[in-house]
Amino acid sequence: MACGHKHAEEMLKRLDTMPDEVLLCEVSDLFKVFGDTTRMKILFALFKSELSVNKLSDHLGMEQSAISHQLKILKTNNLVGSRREGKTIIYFLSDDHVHQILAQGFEHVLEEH
Amino acid sequence: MACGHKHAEEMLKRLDTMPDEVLLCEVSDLFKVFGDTTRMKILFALFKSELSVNKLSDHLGMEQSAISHQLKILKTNNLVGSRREGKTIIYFLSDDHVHQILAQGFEHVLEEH
DNA sequence: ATATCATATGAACAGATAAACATATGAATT
DNA sequence: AATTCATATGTTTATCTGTTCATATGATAT
Repeated sequence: MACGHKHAEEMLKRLDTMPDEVLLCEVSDLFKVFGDTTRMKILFALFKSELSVNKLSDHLGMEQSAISHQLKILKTNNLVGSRREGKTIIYFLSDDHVHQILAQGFEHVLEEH
Repeated sequence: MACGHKHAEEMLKRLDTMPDEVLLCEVSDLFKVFGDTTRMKILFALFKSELSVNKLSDHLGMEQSAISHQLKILKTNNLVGSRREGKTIIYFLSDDHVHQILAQGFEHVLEEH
């Protein structure tokens, strides 16, 4: 199967009832996480390479606290992972879905000139 | 090209600078639109078939005004289109991106059990 | 032309959310 | 064991967002 989204797409097309309220909330909650400029900047920064909190903070010119708060949200939603390296914590994009979702949003916006 | 997102995905992979601030905002604004339960319900309802405002309102058990407000946001962001039919206005999903973005989000959530 | 019906819009309110500031945590190094 | 340094967390505040209520619009049908 060439495309990662094919499975869910087929599934959606066969839906004849509104999906479960809980599932709907989970999906919209996921998109909500992408719907903030700071988090989007973090994701784009991590797109290129994994980074520590401090480097993210420097890179985006924002308070370390603000970055940490947003990283927590990203991590809770499994969009980033982290590991310790010496005294610092390194964050990275967690899986291929993030790439695909970002790419899709990117493309939609670009097509509107 | 089999997959609609390939182009943007390749593009993302080649990025060596943070995208334009404006573009970042546009992308996160797009996801913000998906990040609300009511709008998600509307999109899922329209996924199956186009509907008038009243039918959407009945279907979701919400005030007509609330639905109209959200439809405006969806339309502004080119996620739905509309046409007049007699006295009513019919709304429908506007393009294939919506399907793909929804499918991607759906799939991400499903994979987390 | 007027009345009617569906939809859109404006304003007000309540709840959610992100940033800043201050402070706590906790692993690593000494 | 104590200290240090990076990161995390709690709290407050300002802003944003969605809903409701009331009303406006505007095309259709009489």
